[in-house]
Amino acid sequence: MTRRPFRHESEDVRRQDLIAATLDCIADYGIQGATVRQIAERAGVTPGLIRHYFVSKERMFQTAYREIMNTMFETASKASEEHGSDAIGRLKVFVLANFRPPIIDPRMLSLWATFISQIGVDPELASIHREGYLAFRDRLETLLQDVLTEAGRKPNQDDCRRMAIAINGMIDGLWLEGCMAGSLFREQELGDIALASVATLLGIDFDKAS
Amino acid sequence: MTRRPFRHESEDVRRQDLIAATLDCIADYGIQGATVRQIAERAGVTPGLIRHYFVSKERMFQTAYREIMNTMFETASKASEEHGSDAIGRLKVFVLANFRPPIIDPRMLSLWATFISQIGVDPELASIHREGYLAFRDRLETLLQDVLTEAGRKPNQDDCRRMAIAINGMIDGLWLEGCMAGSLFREQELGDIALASVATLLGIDFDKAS
DNA sequence: GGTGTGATTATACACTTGAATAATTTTAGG
DNA sequence: CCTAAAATTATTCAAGTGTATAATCACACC
Repeated sequence: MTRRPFRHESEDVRRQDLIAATLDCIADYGIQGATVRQIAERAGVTPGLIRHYFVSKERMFQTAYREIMNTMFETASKASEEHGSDAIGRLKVFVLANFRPPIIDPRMLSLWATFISQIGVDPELASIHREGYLAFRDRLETLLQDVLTEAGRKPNQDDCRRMAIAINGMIDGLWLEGCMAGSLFREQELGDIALASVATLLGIDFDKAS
Repeated sequence: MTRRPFRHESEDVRRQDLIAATLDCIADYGIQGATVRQIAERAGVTPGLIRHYFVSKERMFQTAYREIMNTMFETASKASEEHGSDAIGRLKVFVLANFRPPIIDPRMLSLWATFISQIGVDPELASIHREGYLAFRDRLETLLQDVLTEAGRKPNQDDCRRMAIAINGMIDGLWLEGCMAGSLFREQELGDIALASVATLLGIDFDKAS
């Protein structure tokens, strides 16, 4: 009876592997299927090791949720930053990024819904969500301000907040449906609808964007 | 050792009780906590009885999800039907109903997210969701058509669909945030934002409603 | 007011769960 | 090369899981 061979890994790599395995398991088998044993197997490791890196399963899930929220925010955020100087173009790219992979993805929805569903059980997840939501909304609000300023309009503080809330809500809702039932919509249809709606809400025209 | 006393109940009542207990457990303890034993205890019944009414836990969950979707749809739908004859008023009431209890409710979000999170595990849940989503959206689309017709505009079929998708998305997204982090918003703020946005998207004025 | 039917309980089973602990292997530093 | 520390595995534990089956109680009907 020989013991399974193994390698020492740096803490960073191991933690990252374990979190990735956690997300894989949740996406594939639901939270019931994301057991310590399943996760360990997926990570190519024995169950005991998990306890060596995370004081509890609960903490590991929190870390995993933070990573998901970060991915979603950063993807859209990076897209807009890389775009260039005109505000209207940045907003356009920011909105559209939410309707393309990796953000639009049944797997993403699965993960997101799982963590949301656990908010009642683990309140820390609510706090993580709020952080991510506000980061996203603040970024959006800034983009809106820039667009309105660029258009020569004087952006009212409160109006911007309300518009950001509404647009953020619409993006979330359309994203949900796109992940869940992409086949109900034509290619790029949700992105187009989102863009057109944002244009109407702001009273702008995205065709002017570069 | 005396046996626990019990009452015979009609099938309808018992099934309803069991579904209610299922939803309670899911909302309070998450899907992991919604065990056959927990649910039975909550319903004041022994675990074995559950198998007498549902061939499996999976089937019971499907039935429970159908009920949730129905409650949400019917609540908003009934509100608009009871309102009266002017289309713009019916739309207003329909939209606002989504931002008041029982639809806005952390418990509702918990349940909804739980079932969504299980879509990957049990595809039947996806079908149930789609049914509920389309029912809601169709109702909304009809209301939009009525409003535009009432306003003397010729409602284009495709435009109505796209507006319904966008508005439905926005309602969903704002509903989500309202359930999750109601404290981030002032009383009625989300309903007001939703209403104002719908007005802008349709180019109408809700102040004209009765 | 018995009595038969089936709703309900009780018990058992085979398995899985998260966690704790002890035993070992790897790896870095002298 | 040795050695010590730390990463990783192996084993164990008590509790909980969904489901199956048999015993029994409640109630409708004659």
